[in-house]
Amino acid sequence: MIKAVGIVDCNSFYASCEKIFRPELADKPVVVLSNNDGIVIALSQEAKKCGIKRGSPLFKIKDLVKRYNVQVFSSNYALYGDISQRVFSLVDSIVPDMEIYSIDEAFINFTNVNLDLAQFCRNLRMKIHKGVGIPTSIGIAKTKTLSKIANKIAKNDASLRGVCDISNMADISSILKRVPVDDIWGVGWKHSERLRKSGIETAYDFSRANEKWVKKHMTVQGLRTLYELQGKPCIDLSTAVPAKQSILSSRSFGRIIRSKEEILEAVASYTARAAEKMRKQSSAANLLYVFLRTNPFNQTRQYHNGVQIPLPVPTSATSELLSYAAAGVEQIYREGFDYQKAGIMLSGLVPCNLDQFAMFDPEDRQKLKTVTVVMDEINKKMGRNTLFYAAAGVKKPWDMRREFESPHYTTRWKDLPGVKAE
DNA sequence: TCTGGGGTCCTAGGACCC
DNA sequence: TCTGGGGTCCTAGGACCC
Repeated sequence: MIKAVGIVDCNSFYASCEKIFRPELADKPVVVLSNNDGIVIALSQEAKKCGIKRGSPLFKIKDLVKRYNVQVFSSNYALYGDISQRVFSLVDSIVPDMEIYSIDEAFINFTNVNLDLAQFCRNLRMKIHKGVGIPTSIGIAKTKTLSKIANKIAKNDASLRGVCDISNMADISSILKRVPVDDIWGVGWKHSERLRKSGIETAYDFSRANEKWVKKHMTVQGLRTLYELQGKPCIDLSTAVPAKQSILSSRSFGRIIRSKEEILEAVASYTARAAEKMRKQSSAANLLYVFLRTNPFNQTRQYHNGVQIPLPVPTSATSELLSYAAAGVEQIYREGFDYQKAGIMLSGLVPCNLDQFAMFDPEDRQKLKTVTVVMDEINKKMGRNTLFYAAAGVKKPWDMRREFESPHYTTRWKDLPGVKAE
C-alpha cells in the first residue's frame, strides 16, 4: 500500500489574488496590508526581494515602497475567499480526496493511488494556473508534517518546477538536517526557543528527541509532530469540514474611541457579523463573550476587560444577541480610556436551525426566524449590510481604514471588470 | 499618526460530589 | 470541627496555525 499525502499551497496568496485582475502587475512587487492598513500580511516574491518582511508596519517600509514602486493593497477578503473557492473546487474535481486546511492550502490524500505523483502534481499546478491564475507549490511525503517540509523545498528550488516529492525516499535525514526547528509545522516561537536551549536545532535533531521530554514540555501535540517527522502519520486527513466550535468577530478601530455609544455601535456591528456566520453553519450559541481593550503598544493607561454571558436559550437570532452584547458592554465599559479594539465571541455552539425553539421560551421565535431569514437572503443577494440593525450605527467612526482597497471584482456587481467594445 | 483577525487543541487546577 | 481519596466537569490560559 502506498501511503502519501500532498499539500497544495498557493504562493503569496493574497498578493497573487490582487495580480489576477491587474496583469500589468505580474512581475511587480505587491504587498497586502492587514485591516486598518496596519502591517504587511502578504507579499509577492518581488516584494520580498526589495527587503520587505511579513509583519512590518506600513509606516516602517514607506521608503522601500517609494524606492521600488511597490504596489500596496488593503486586504480584500471577499476577493480572496472567492478565489480560494475557485482554486479548491478545481483541485477537488481532479484529485481523489482532499482536505481544505486554510484559505490557501489543501492536503491531498494519495493513499492507494497508483500514479507518478510528481508528474500528476505538476499537471495539477498547471491546471490551477491556467484555470484560476494562481501560482502554487506542492509537497508530497509520508505524513502531513513532512509534506509541509517538502512544500517549502518546492518553493525555494526553481529546478523542481513547483513540486517536491519525498514520499519514496528511503532516508530523508539529509533533508531534515537542513530544516531549522522553528520551520517545523507545529513548532512555534516558544517551543523552538526551549528546543534550542536543549541543543535541538534541526528537524533531524527533533525527530530523534526523547519522547518523554517532548510529551512533558510540548504535550501530545509535540509528540505527534515528532512521530510525523519519523514518517509515522499521526495527524489524520479529515475531508469533512467540521462545524466551527466558536465564532469570533473583532476589529481594531480605525481611530481611538472613547465614548460608550461608539463602542456599543461597533460591538453591535461585530455581533451582527458573527451571528450571520453562525447561521451559515446552522449553529446556535450558548455563550457570548464581549471584550474591549486599549492599545497595548501605546504608553497610555491600559484597560483590558471582558465578560462572559450565558444565554438562557441557545440562539442565533441577531436581535436577541444584540441585546446581550450591549448589556456586556455596559458591564465592562469604563470612562476615560483610549479604546483601540473590541470584539465578541460566540461559543458553546450547538447544531440548530431556526425552526427549533425551547418550551417556556419568552421570545417569539417564529417572528425572529422570519425577520432573520429575510435579512440574510437580502444581504446575500444585494451585498453585505444592505439591511442592518440600527444599533450598528450609520456613521461608523470606528470603522477600519482601507486606503488601498482593490475593487471587489468577483463579488460585487458594479465592480465586475468591464470589457470595452471596439 | 501607524503594530491583523479568526480559529483549534491541550492541560492544569478549581468546584463539586460521594 | 476535622479528616481523606477519587472521580467528573468546567474554565482559563498557553501554544500553535494561517
